[in-house]
Amino acid sequence: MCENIFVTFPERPSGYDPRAFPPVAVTVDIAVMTIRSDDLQMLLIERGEEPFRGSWALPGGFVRPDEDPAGAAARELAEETGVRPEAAHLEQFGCYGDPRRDPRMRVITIAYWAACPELPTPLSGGDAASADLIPVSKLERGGVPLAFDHAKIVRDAVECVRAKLETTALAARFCPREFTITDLRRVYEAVWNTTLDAGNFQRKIRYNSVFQLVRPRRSEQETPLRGRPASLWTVRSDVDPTLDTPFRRPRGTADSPSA
Amino acid sequence: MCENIFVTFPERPSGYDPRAFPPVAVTVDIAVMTIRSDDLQMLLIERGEEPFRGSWALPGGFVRPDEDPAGAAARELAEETGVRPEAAHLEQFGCYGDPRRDPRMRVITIAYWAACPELPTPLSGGDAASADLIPVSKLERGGVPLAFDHAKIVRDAVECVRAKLETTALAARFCPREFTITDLRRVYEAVWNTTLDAGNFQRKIRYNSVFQLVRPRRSEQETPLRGRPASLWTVRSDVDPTLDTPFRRPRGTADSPSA
DNA sequence: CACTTATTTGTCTCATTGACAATAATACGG
DNA sequence: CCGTATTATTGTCAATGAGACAAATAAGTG
Repeated sequence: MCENIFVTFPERPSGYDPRAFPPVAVTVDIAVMTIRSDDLQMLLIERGEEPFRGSWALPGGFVRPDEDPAGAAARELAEETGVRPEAAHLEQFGCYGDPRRDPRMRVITIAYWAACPELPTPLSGGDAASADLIPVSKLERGGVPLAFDHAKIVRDAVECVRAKLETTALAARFCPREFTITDLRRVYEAVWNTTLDAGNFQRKIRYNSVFQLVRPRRSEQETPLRGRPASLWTVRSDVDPTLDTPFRRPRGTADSPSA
Repeated sequence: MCENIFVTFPERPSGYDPRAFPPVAVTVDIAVMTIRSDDLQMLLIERGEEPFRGSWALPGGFVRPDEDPAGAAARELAEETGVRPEAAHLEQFGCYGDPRRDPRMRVITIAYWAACPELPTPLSGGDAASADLIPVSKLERGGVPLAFDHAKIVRDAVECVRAKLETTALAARFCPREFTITDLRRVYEAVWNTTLDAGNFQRKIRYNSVFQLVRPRRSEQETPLRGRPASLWTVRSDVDPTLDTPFRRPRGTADSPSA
């Protein structure tokens, strides 16, 4: 933000000339993920027009002139899924700006991922484009043509969620407000595409994790189809609502010298 | 990227009209960090002009019309520090786009952090702005006025590096090609502002970590000032050069059913 | 009441960690 | 050459957490 301005653009600070800036569109794209039939799935939209007609793309849209990107993402999420912003975890994870990523013009897109517990089943009605939930495993197999650079964005989003699950209580954001330990385990199993020992998982989550689960006051136990009914839990109300708790690092500070 | 276009902008795909897009500047800002006197320090530039004259800001600059953001970051890093792009680890960690973050006009900035082993001591000469390395501890204490929203960007960058040290071999990117285990430990101690037991650290790094250290062929041992000389190590040449190795997650796949 | 299913608790072993002690390798000053 | 200071490296031991696996619990069903 210094002398290089001279190189690229002749104008200077308070005299910025809008026309000196080549046209750029700024958009947000959102990788909305949810668990469906024990599978991590992502909301995608089939494009009805060129370019990439027939390919699938992440939902998204323009950042309005008076809007900040997070606000735009929340608005788009609501518009495209009906999910209220506070009902989902929405987090920025990257920015994609290759000059040729959109053949029409320069588009910088800010990418978000969202964890939605209860996503209304895609309403492919309405407009030309049809939305659908696609299993991430299928996307990873490359079985779905993706528009623009969305294949990479999808990969990055999934990796981001997988990593976050490891260190934060994020998994709870894929569950309704009250959930069972088994619900939680299924989230991990779906996102990591693995199986976890139910017993060990229970112990770890309850006594040895970033989760601080408490039994809710009075809960509507759903009668289970079979087997011993599981007890319900919630995250403690005074816990960071984003569940984006920081890492644990070695204790002790440099201020207390060891010598 | 669908019907919302109608709401905000009247133009459509291949007929995009540049003038329909409100002027936006796209920049990169880089949080260049290095270890100096056992302290994590960040390169900042004192602004010589309004707005925020006298405040400190991250080095950065415009993304050129034909450039992708990563390229712009690498170019800026080289221009402002003289560090060749392959000599540093450069990684995007966020995007900041509040409509009022720059009073002059709308500026979207893509933020990178860089780990530099051997940063040429800031060349505050040359132009009006003077560059300097500031200890991160001092920045965290709030002792330095920062321009724009750079206080938040700095916080996020530092948090990002701290987290990455925990799960990747990134610490090695703060060291020269050949380094001692003690060098590596000092990186952790500086970044996390803590002290670590030298013995335990050695064991963990050598036998139980993401680091795959090997002794270099023939090495110029620097004669230590005091004490037993430490042996030199390098990261194995076939290891991911970014040292951005993925997380370890539970083994076993859902494909091998447990039932 | 047996039988089935799923949750929850227990047991055992092993790997990793952290605290702390002991040893090794060097420089330096007599 | 020898002791001392200093730093690197290796060892020891106890505590903790993870994973494999078994047992007990709490339902529903015929």
